[in-house]
Amino acid sequence: MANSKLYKGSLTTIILKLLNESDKMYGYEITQKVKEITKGELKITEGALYPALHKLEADGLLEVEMKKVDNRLRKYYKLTEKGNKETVNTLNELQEYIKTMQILVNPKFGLE
Amino acid sequence: MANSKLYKGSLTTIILKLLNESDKMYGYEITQKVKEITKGELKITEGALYPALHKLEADGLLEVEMKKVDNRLRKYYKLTEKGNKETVNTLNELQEYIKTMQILVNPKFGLE
DNA sequence: TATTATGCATAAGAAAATTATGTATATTTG
DNA sequence: CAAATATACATAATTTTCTTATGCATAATA
Repeated sequence: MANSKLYKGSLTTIILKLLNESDKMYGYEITQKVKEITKGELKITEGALYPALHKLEADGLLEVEMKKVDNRLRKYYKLTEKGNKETVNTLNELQEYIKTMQILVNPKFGLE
Repeated sequence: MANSKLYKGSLTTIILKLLNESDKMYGYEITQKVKEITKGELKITEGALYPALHKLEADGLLEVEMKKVDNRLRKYYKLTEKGNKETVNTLNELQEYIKTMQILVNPKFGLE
C-alpha cells in the first residue's frame, strides 16, 4: 500500500469507512478515491483489495449489485446492517489504536 | 497483540521507541513495560517479540549484551547509531500514517 | 496502432503475526 | 512442601495480510 508497514491491517477499516460515507462503491472506484484523498500517499493494490472485498462479503458485511456501464461490468458494494455495526466498532478500534500508539511513542500526549 | 488487527506492523516501531527512551532493555522487560503503559490494552507475545528483536539485531539496528541476574540470563538490547537514525524515520512514518488515516476516516480532521 | 485507463480476478510468495510448544530458574500460594 | 505462577529465553507450525505478477476484456488516448 505505502512505504510503511503500518498500513498492514488497515485496509478493512478504510473500505468500511468509504462505504459508510458513499453508500455504494465499486472496487476500482475505491482505489481511485483513496489515491485522491491521500494525494497519492496511499495506493490500494488490486491484489489486496479484491480478496478483502470478497472476505467482507463472505462475512456478511457487504452486499453486491452488478451493473453494466459503458459495456464494462462494475460490482457495486454496499454495507449491510451488520456491516454498519461493524463499521462503528472498527472506527472505534482505530481511534483506540491511535490513542495507544500516541501514548507509547509520546508519553506526554497520553496525559492530556 | 490486541483484539485489533491494526497493531499488525507496529511492533518494530514500539520496540525502537522504548529502547530510544530507556537506553537498554531485555525482551521480557519490553513485554511488561508495554502492558503497563497501555494498562493491559496491548500485550506483546513472545512469538512475535523475539523474532522481531533478532531481525532488528541482524539488520544492525540493535546490539546485544548478556547479563546474568539472579542466576537467570537476560539479553539486553540497545540501539546502535544506525538504530537511532532508523527510530527517527520510523516515528515520522507513524505520524504520517496516523495523519493519513485521520484524513481517510474523518475528512474534517484533515483540514486543520 | 500501441499505450494507458478502466474493471474484474487469482496465484505464488513474503512478511508479520498467533498459537503452541519447549527449556530452565525463582517465587509465591495453597 | 508441592503446585502454580512469574521470570527469561527460544522456535516451529499455521494463519493473516499483503506484494508482485499474471490474466482477461473493453474504452480512451497518444
